[in-house]
Amino acid sequence: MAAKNEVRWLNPREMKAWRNYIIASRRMLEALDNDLAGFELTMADYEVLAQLSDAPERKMRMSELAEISMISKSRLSHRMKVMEKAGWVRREECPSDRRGYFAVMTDKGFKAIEKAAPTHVASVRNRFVDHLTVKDQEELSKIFDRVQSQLRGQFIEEDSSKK
Amino acid sequence: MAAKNEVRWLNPREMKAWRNYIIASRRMLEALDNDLAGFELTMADYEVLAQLSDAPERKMRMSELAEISMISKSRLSHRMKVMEKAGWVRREECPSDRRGYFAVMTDKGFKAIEKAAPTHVASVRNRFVDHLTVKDQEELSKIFDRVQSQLRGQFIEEDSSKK
DNA sequence: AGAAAGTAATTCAACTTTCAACTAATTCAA
DNA sequence: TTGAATTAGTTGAAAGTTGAATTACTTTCT
Repeated sequence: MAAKNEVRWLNPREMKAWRNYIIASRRMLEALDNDLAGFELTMADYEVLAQLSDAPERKMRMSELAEISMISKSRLSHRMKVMEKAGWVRREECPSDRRGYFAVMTDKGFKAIEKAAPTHVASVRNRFVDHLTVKDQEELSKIFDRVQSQLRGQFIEEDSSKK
Repeated sequence: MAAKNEVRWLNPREMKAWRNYIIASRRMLEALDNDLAGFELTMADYEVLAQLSDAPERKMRMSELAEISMISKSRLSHRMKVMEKAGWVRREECPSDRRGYFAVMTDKGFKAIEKAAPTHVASVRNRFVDHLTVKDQEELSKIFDRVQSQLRGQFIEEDSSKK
């Protein structure tokens, strides 16, 4: 069948939404990273420490920490080495599964993130949240809920009708 | 003065908007990169090539290309070396300013991006744009316009009232 | 004109991230 | 119960990124 595999290019409105979103996002993330730089932290490291500080006993299995921080296990391993050197975390063997380790936040690590948190929150407000009305907030939540939930499904190129 | 420099933590609604946005965005970008991987392209390289293909004569000064692609000059230099090896671009001296170079897209490069573009657009629709109503699109454009325009101003930690 | 300042682009060194391979422990299944 | 498959986590090398230093021009100023 001659199924038309025409490309549905973005119309101007769609293009504007997409590019405004993508460009502003990148610039904002950059700004947030800059705002954190004074604490020797990147957003990724901040996220790891924040997750860890929320865990019971500020302690979490490596895999789980990697998972909820949305970084690879390998990357977490490497970062942990750095943060361990900084004295922010340490590793602890898991008694019930001897392959496993806990990432444990030290007091020094907790103090470090406690110190960075107010600035970071202020920065998130400044750069983003405070520009949103309540309605915007609700709308964004809905939109990105939708985006995320549809993300699981693998995308498969639609033009299997070549020729 | 004892100006209370209390931290305005995010309330649950704000937190939800922020995290939904940031998490869905990261996952979506990851998916978009995966969708491009079959063409040996990352989003960043795609952006560079797309910008170049839109330029008059598919040719642009290095600095300008770096600027509009939102990557550093240094990074562009490195990527250009890789893309040059792939035969997608070449460098050309600028006759009027002998410090300068043009990045020029080759026919092969043009074909490469022409081939990737339909999939990429489909992917952007699939992962994002098609989940937005027209109203969503307009709302997003407005929000991120606002976000971006307020970004220029340097963020300065608000608690200069220490002691 | 000639020195100083500025600009375009690349390179270097340090650092980060990814990818694939690896070790070691655990689970599963016959 | 043993051995195949899976899982937890690390490692090392390669690739990518960054920012400062460098090179080679151009502009500006006097």
